[in-house]
Amino acid sequence: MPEETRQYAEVILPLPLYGTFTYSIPRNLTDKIGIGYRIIVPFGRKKYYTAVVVSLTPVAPRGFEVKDIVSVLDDGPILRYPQLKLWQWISEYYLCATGDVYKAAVPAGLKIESETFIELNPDYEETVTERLTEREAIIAQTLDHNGRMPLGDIEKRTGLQNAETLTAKMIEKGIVIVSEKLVERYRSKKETCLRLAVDRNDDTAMHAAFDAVKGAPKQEKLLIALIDSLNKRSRNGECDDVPRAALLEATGLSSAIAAALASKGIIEIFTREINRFRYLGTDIGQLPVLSEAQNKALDEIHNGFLEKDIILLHGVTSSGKTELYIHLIDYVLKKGEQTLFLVPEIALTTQLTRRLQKVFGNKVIIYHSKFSDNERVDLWKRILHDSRPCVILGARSSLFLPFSKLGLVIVDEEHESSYKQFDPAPRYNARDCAIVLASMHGAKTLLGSATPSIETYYKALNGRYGLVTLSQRFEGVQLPAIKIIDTVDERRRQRTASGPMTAEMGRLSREALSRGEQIILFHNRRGYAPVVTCRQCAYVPKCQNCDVSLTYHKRAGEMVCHYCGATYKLPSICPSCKEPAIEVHGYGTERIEDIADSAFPNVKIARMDLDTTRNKDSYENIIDDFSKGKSQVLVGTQMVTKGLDFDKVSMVGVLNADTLINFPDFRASERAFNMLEQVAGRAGRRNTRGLVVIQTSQPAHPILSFVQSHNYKGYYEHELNERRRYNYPPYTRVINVYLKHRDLDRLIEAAARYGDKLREMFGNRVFGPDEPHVARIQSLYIRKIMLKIEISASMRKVKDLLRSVYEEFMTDPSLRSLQVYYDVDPM
DNA sequence: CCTTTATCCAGA
DNA sequence: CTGGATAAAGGA
Repeated sequence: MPEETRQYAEVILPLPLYGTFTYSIPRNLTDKIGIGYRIIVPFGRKKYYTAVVVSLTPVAPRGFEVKDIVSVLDDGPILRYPQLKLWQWISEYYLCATGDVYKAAVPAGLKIESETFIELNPDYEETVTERLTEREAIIAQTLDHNGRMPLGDIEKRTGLQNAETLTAKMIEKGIVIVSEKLVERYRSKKETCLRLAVDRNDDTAMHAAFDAVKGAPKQEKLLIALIDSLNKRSRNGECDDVPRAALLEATGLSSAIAAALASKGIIEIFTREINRFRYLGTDIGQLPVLSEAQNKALDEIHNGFLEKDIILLHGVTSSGKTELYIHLIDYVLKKGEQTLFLVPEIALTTQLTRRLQKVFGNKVIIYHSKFSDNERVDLWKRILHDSRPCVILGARSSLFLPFSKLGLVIVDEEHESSYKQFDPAPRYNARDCAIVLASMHGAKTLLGSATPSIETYYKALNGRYGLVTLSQRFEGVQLPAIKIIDTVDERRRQRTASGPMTAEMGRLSREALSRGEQIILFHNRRGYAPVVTCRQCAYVPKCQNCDVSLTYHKRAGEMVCHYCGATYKLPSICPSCKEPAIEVHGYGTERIEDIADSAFPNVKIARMDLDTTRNKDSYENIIDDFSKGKSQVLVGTQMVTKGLDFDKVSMVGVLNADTLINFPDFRASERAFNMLEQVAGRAGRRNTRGLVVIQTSQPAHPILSFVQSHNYKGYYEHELNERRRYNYPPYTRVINVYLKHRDLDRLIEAAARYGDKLREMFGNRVFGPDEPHVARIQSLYIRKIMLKIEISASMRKVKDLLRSVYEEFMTDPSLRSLQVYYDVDPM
């Protein structure tokens, strides 16, 4: 492209704004910029952001004043084809801004933002007429002490409330001055290395060097060690220097010795940026040996990929899907291509990492949100610059990594709802995006599940996807027996108020434990007690911002809103009737843990839920301890149900299946079936037949009988019928419209109008507006409108219409401060 | 009447 | 998302 034609750059900003923005390229930067580069641009009155260039154009835009690009951050694109195309697709399909996708896709460390700094104005002098107030003086003093500091830190440092507004005043008066400074949050990791300053092959120079260290035995020792290690490296074709720390440790010498050698001009000490990305091991092992059934399935997959790009692998739990994945990954690696291996939960990466590493060594790369920002940046760079074949194991966000030669995408547990992002936009389903990503790369997609989602199975049966079934359990492991306990009946018979665990479940647990086996207790509620109430007046404390009652967390000693995370003190007297009659009811995992602790003496209980897995390695620790037998009972939320393999678990208890079954939306049965089947998959490994004990007050619920007989097909037929009858996916596509407003009356009116407008276009495909289960979150009232669009309809047209409705409403001044967003294919 | 707080709007 | 502008609600 001739230089004079690239004068303007279209960019995406990391903000929830639709469309791209145009900046002019200063002459000195024209040959330093390109598509996929990060640049710093001013946006708004003060701020600077890291934008990504999507196109270059010679055409000057009109209608606004174009600003200049401040700087170019990269000397090469940080994205690879077709990443931008994928962002575009996601923003169109899920009806969100490309800026939202950009924000989710790129690690924060690669997005520098400006921060406001303030400092004392040296020219300001206090006059008699204008004296500093007491609080202003405090701020002035702090600034005097610390020099230039971030505006946000003032409040923390001085302890004054409203420090920000106070400083704003001081800016006006000219006491302090402001500046915007770019804050790079990414810190590269540096390593100090040593190399020879003389040529190793030059004998006379080497002799001179050894002469120089004569009489200094330690220096001589280090020099020899360095030369040794360099020789070893050059044989392996590695670089011609050695990390200082490693060499010093190996020789037991101090850095002063290295410094002495350097001052004699024999070696050089220098620092180099290194990648934080850690290689996890190098020993490469054998591929697992497949059973006859697995071999057959593998052949079917290979053959299937000749015709279809997407295959569903329906394999019952413990049928050895992972071994198949490993063979496929190996095949793809040998072709010199990359594999993306998606899992729904970070917890799953722990166990899979080890299995993959045993075979692929350092070709295994892990990526998920528990990695620090710096680590994520390093990993991004590694994948960007190193296109050697590898397998990337990660949660949904790893979809956005800069793959170069993607050959295969594996989506394990494809039915999992955690593949769908719900809260901040983009509200994407990583499973569906993975399929699109793969097709953009010309790669294949393998969806794996023991309980495929209705949509996926439907597509597989209709030939859209290939279907490979693995129905034989590995090494003849039997499917677990399912025992259903009717809690109502039990309670009647026991006559005493029993806890969350029926006597029967307690007995079976003790039996298993006494045989030296482990048990898992699954309960889908975290915290200690989900209900707090006053015995006198039935008062229930609620979150101030959400329409939600609070859950008592005993360990933290507070009540928590599970929607916004706000915490409150547990009142000792009722705020309503002033009686000391506050009680907690119901059971969460914390309380189950306590109950298990007293019910099973001399047994160690572990708990895995959101609250115990806040740190990066906490998953690993809990899972590790449990699989090593350091704990015998694992209490947990749905986290414990997903694909974890423990050899000694013989029994799984589901304390309350009612909460799974009675969810008021069209996916409730599907979720319940999946979850119970998954739970069942945890019980019973190689030699013992497992037992799953399910407590419920509705033992006759149809889902339970399908679970009891492990009848996926039966469940599928049953569920598909329901979906057909009520016009739900896979027969339609669901799009939810969420409307939020601070003012309830305004919201109701706006939602009604929005509904009417949609009905004009989509007629009886529109349902609502309705009040969602939680009708207010974070001080915003919420209404929901549901659209069910026939699968045959043109999605492009539908989305265009939805966009136009959105735009019309957003520009209507009578609907100001109404928030609207779409949730496409909700889970 | 001035100060604090809420709400709206544009941004290239 | 963020800052600046503007309007509306509190306060001496």
